[in-house]
Amino acid sequence: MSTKIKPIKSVSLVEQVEQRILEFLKENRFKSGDSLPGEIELAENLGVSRNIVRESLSRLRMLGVVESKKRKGMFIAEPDILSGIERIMDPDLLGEEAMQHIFELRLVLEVGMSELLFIRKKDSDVDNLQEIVDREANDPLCKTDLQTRLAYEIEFHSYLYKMSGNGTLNRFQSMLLPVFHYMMQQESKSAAEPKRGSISHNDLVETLRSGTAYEFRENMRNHLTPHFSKLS
Amino acid sequence: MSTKIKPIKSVSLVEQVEQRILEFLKENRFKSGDSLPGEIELAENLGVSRNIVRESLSRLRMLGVVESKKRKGMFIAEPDILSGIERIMDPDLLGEEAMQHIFELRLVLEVGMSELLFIRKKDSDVDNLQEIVDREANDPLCKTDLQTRLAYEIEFHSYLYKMSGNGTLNRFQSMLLPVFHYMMQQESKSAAEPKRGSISHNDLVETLRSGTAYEFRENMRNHLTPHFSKLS
DNA sequence: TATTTAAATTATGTCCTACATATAAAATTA
DNA sequence: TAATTTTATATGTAGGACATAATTTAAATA
Repeated sequence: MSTKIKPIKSVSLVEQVEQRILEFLKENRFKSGDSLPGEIELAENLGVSRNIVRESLSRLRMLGVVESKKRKGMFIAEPDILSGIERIMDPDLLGEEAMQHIFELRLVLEVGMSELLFIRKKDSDVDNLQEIVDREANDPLCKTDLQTRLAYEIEFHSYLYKMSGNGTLNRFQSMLLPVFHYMMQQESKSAAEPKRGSISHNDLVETLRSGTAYEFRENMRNHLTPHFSKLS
Repeated sequence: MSTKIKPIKSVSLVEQVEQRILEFLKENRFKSGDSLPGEIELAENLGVSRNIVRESLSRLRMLGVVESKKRKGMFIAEPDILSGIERIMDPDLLGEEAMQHIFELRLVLEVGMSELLFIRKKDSDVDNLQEIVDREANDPLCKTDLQTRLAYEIEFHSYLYKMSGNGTLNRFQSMLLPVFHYMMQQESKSAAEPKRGSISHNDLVETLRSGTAYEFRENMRNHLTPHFSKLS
């Protein structure tokens, strides 16, 4: 018997319409603030029901491509590349592989970020980092409580992203946080004694203050060694 | 006169339902493959119309959180954190600031990626890279045609991501590509003569073959110098 | 006339009902 | 038992109706 006939298209109408609208926006060079045709007009022109158009627009709205006001209609808004990720970045939803990838991504980002930090760091930033480190050093709980230690770890590294001066990068990290947190807790469970790299947070601050981007990069790599050594 | 009364919430029903469903999935520890309640049942339980539920599910479907088969109903699918980004990663849709951020992200990734490369590189990978470089060196068009040069540039760097062994990272880069391409063309226009770092692709391959992750990192940083020097 | 108030307009937001379609499962037939 | 047809069911699509909010226009009032 011959092989199954090819299914022409099993793409839902909603997806098709979504693509067509996106194409329409690109082709016509729609700019932020421009207003779109109304839902009924779109539906008529596309030859589909208003329901389909609405579902498509709903997706585009979620991605931040369009916004809608009650009587004004819909208009273009600069899309937010992260708004989609935001909703699903959750250890309870992601699979093991995805989480592993994301964890690795963190390591890549923090080592690679050095250059941006040295281009954009301000003295006040370094001072604030120092404050975090001091607070960590003087907190007695830090020796006994894993959660406390994790909290400082995250606070410190989060601040680095903020210093990068790249808002997208910063937001990215803040939504990757739950995954980091989860993975680090897993690590802590498997290895009873939390391994630490030979480079401390304090060392990193010092490098940031009076070192070079090159030194900071290597120190950060060193600081993250325990995580890297888990990879295969 | 007193200040305006606070608006309780102007979040659309669709968004609320989307959140509630996501919460529902998390709370009940839904796992990949589990089947969801039907649309009508969800609508009844949530006290909203089926339309609203459908719009919400449509968004979740786009994010890869759920999939739907005709008679089977809907079931959980491991969410794809990148599927949202994919659709809107387009220079024609993004703003200047977002593109700048994404371009910086590329620099960060490629410098930070070194460690992964050395953990996962195979000899065949290095050979393939070498082949790309050789092809580039022997292509006469490379001296005259900007597009050709760009194509090789992208082919080379794209392969590095593939070598990282991190599928998420690799896909990420492939969808960031249009932005890279756009930005690099902009750079080429502004600076008539395309600046190049002192480290060539060939040097990078050599480092990859017989050097260390540390050396590769610094060489990559050097290779990207012309891009970094544009930052502020 | 100028200002305030009210009504009509208009697009999105929500709800409802009906039917199409695909397909897993049950019933039927060979 | 195995192949086939039927049936049941959940998603997919359509179209109409009304709600809601915000803008414009018209009316009313000072």
